[in-house]
Amino acid sequence: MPKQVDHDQRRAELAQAVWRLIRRSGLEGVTIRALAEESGWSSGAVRHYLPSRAAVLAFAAEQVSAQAEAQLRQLPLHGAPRQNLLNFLEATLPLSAESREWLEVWLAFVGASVGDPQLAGVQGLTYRDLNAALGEILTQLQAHGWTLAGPPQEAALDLQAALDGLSVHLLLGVITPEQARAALERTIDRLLTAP
Amino acid sequence: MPKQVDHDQRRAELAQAVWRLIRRSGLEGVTIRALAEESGWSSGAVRHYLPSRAAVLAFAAEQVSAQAEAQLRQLPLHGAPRQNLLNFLEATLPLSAESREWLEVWLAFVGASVGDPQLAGVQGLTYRDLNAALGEILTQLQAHGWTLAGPPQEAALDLQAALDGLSVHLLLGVITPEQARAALERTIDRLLTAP
DNA sequence: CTATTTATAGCACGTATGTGCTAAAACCTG
DNA sequence: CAGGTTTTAGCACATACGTGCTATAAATAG
Repeated sequence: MPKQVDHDQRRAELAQAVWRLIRRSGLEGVTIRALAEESGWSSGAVRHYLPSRAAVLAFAAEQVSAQAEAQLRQLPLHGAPRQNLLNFLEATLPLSAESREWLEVWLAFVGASVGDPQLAGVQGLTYRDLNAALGEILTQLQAHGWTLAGPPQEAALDLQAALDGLSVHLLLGVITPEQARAALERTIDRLLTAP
Repeated sequence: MPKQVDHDQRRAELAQAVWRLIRRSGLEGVTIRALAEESGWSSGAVRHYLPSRAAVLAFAAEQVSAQAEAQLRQLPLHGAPRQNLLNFLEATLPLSAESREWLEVWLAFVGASVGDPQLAGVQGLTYRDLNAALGEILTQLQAHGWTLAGPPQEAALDLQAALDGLSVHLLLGVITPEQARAALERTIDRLLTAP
């Protein structure tokens, strides 16, 4: 038998190239040929692992969620509860050049969800995952004696709106990372009070 | 001399067709030919007023800002200060089918701002306009005896983040208009206290 | 009525895209 | 070394796009 390639790993490698294309020239810049050139493979090889443009975009979008999940999973949770929450929230914002990389891709896909219910559904799943995680953290905070202004679900919804709004504004370049960090601190301080 | 057509009015009519295209099939669905069919004109006639695809998209994006401004200008300002603020904020959210129409287009353009600095600049202008208006309203509220948690500029930044986050979540269909309205009320109540 | 200018229609060319398909190359198993 | 299977390269076709261009229609001023 011939060379055995890990398809998923190859696909992930290709997804990185797709991200670069999206960040450079938007979703419209993602074509099989452009992906072939960007990744260094021939178009035939690319299509061996991602057989259509739709598959390319679907996988690249999937990898965004995976990246977000990985980002959050590697967070250190051994700190003061408020600091843990802050770390969690900051991990979802494009505050550094590295986090900008995948959040720019996220925003491109959110924009493309207009008129594409399937893509909107994928984004919805990511939203709900993060929402559940946030609700859990806030409930734990409550258990540690902190006071929330309302039920954790409501606080999670409000926080998530502030988060995604700040993400959009950061990505558009209309606020600075420092402004975003300060806004985040103000928002959580208005939302919860120490025991 | 021949028939005299109001170019700007014709362009606005075409922009409406562009919006329908965007909402139906995203920015990628906007082509000269599709616009010709959607508007009922020939491609030659379309190109007489909007000579390139870039011009089509630029004008359609411009019209979004114009729509937002018109929406805000026609607001009744004769009410309790808090209600005025609430009306203003709700006017920027996709809470009804009508406001969804242009906010879906807004989101599509925001997504396309990734890798298109010029488009990002236009979105930035819209942000700053709304930010200035918000700051003014909050300052007036302060003058009427209300207490803000901090300087109006900070409050405006925080509010705008919540606003755009709620917009995104509404457009993605992950929260309902009722949830958005309730979140908005909670957010402003945390931000300012009555005299 | 006629001349002139604007508006409209649509063809044509070059280019790019998605994708089906074929064939060569690479490689492991026996 | 031989056989068979996966991987890679890239050609070819139909389609669609942006845009330049020309010809026709429409309408007003003189």
